[in-house]
Amino acid sequence: MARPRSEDKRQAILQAATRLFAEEGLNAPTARIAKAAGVAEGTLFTYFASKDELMNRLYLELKGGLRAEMAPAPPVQAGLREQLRHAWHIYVRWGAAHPDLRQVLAQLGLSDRVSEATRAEGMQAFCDVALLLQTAMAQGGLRRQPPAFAAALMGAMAEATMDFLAREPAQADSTSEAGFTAFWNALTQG
Amino acid sequence: MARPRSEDKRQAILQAATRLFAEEGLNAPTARIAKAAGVAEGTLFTYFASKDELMNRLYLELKGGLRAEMAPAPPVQAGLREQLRHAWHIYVRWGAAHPDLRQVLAQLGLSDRVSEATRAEGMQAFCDVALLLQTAMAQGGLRRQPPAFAAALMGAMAEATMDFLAREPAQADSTSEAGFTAFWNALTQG
Amino acid sequence: MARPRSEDKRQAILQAATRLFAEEGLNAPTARIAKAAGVAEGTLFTYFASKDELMNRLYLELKGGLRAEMAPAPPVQAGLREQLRHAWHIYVRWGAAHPDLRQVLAQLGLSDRVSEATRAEGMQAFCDVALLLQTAMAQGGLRRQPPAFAAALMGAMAEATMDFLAREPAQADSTSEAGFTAFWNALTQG
Amino acid sequence: MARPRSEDKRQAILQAATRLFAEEGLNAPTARIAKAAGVAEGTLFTYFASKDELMNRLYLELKGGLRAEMAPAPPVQAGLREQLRHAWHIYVRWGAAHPDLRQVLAQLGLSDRVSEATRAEGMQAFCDVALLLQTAMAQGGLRRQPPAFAAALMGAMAEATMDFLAREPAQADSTSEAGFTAFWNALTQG
DNA sequence: TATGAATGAGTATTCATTCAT
DNA sequence: GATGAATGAATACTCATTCAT
Repeated sequence: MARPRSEDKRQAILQAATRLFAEEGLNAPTARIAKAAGVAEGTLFTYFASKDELMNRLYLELKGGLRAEMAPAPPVQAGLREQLRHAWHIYVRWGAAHPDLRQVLAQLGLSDRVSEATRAEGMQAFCDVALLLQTAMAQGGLRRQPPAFAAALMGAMAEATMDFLAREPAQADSTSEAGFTAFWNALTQG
Repeated sequence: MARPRSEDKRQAILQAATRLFAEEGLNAPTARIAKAAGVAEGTLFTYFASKDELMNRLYLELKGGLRAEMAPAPPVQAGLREQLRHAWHIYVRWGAAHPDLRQVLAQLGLSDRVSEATRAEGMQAFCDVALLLQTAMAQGGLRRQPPAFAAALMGAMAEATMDFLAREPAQADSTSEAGFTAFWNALTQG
Repeated sequence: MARPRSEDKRQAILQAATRLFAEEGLNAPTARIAKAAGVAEGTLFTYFASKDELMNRLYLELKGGLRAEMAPAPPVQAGLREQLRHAWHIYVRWGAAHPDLRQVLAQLGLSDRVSEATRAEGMQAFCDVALLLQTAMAQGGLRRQPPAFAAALMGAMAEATMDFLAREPAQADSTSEAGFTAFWNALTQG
Repeated sequence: MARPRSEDKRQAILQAATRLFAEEGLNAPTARIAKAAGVAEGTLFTYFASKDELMNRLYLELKGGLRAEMAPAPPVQAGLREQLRHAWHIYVRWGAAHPDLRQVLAQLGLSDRVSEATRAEGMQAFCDVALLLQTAMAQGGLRRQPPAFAAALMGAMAEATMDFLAREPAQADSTSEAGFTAFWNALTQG
């Protein structure tokens, strides 16, 4: 029954793509990605029909990885603030721990080669966080804005925070905390 | 090469670059930029030594344009909040009015073809705003963070706000105001 | 490799090749041919050692199919003209009825991937017609030309006739007849 | 004013294409064509926007060359048969003298990469011959067929004749004459 | 200075064929 | 025998930059 398609190789290609996209940008040639993954040029295209598909899959893979980190949510009784704080710190720590993944995810997010559908699918994984945000913003100055606004602010502020973490890793925890406080205030203050 | 003759042509190239970068991304070919500017392919390179230089110059040009909009600052006696509010609204309105410029500026800001030096130079123009921010954050939860953190937050939050303005232009003013309130709270609340 | 197992599969591959060559030209990939035949990519190569061999076999298969149509020859006493007329109409009708086979046969006939040997073998099947031609041309203006010349003329004129049949199928019979008359005149007139 | 586009290079590319198409078929790579023409790979594309355009232009160029040979038509008073005979011999001799051009023209004529428009344009050059054919067929067995039928027959029969010329060049004149007689009989006999 | 033809390295993708399963 | 994953050479076309005019 012929060799089955190897999940190992698929992962190797995705990892190689991540590394090369981080190092050289999204223009990194598929030939080099394949080589870095230890497969032949043509093999890449048995796993991903085109470079675009590779990019879309990688986007989902990275989003999924981040999502997985968030899996062990805090006890529900922890209160709204605590739950959001938990999500924030995981997000920020993930970005600090994996600057390459973060960078590639950001690049992919901006590229028009990642489809609307892929973005939507990537978003879905975070609907529980979206729900928390919606509740939290209900009383503050943002109460008249669409829920997605809060999500956008959270993303933007967390990214800005990570940029600073990167520069001074020593004070990672306090910076992340400061960022969250700012975000919480933005979200909930009148 | 001495200063090129015609400032008009230089501007035409920069404008054509802006349009094409907006329409096709930073990969837009220099040949098409030149054509759109009404000059010959080779002429572009008498005004800008390379595509990279064109991109760096364009970055500064766009930042400068935004800066110019902010020029007529409000009376100093207006108070800190009012002055920042003024800057915020101008920034957000500029982005809403010129989505193409905003998009190109964002793309350039992320490209590694725009040098650190260029970025720094672009930042300088906004040192007065930076000063306001520094004062405003001195009392809030961000007081221990570097001043650039506040600037980064402002940029990130304003961009997120503009994204929403773009979707529902009817409520531009209230959305912008909500964004500013969120930002001010982030900046100044304990 | 001994004789491959399944004659069914061999035929399926030949038919799939015919269809795909007709639809996409001789560049149709073997992978797609295999898929259309309902076998695996590699299986194709257990039935035909290479794409070239597939093409050569298909050429003979198609020629053979045409030959088979001509099998029930008219009674010998029918006279020379009538016998040739019979062959002509069968040929032309076959082309009209199977435009895809005709097209593929023509493409293969022009391709240098079909060997001289294959062509010769394909020709042999029509030696009885060749004999008729030889007799018919013995008295006309072509009497000094090699017999193959008459065969070439017949093929060329019949093909041209079929092209016209294709455009106006309503008058198929009269067009075919006109073509034959022209051919007969070419062959036998002084 | 920069170097002007060089007609020499254009011709060199067309000739190189002719040679390589004759030697290797229409799949001959553009890179090799360029090299054979003595220009850089990319240069080919400043003269022809794509391989398809190169093929279409070459088709017209070859048709035009053949047409040019026919230019010095015989005196009109020569009579119908003589005029057609003149055209026939020029055509056949051209094919015999330039087997490569003939082969390439035939390949291009069959390729679907040569557009309908190009074919039509190529046909136009021969409208005077078409007129002769129309007159000649008016009385014979083909009188009810469309004029293009006669043209198709002429083309097909001339091509078949050239194939035989190629094999026995010694009797070129008599073979060509025999071919014409056959054609004339096909066209005009009842 | 302005022009645009010339260059050739660089890129995504295809495909006949092989071979491990 | 049958399968289909693996291979890597091959291909049309692009583009920043140079330089002859």
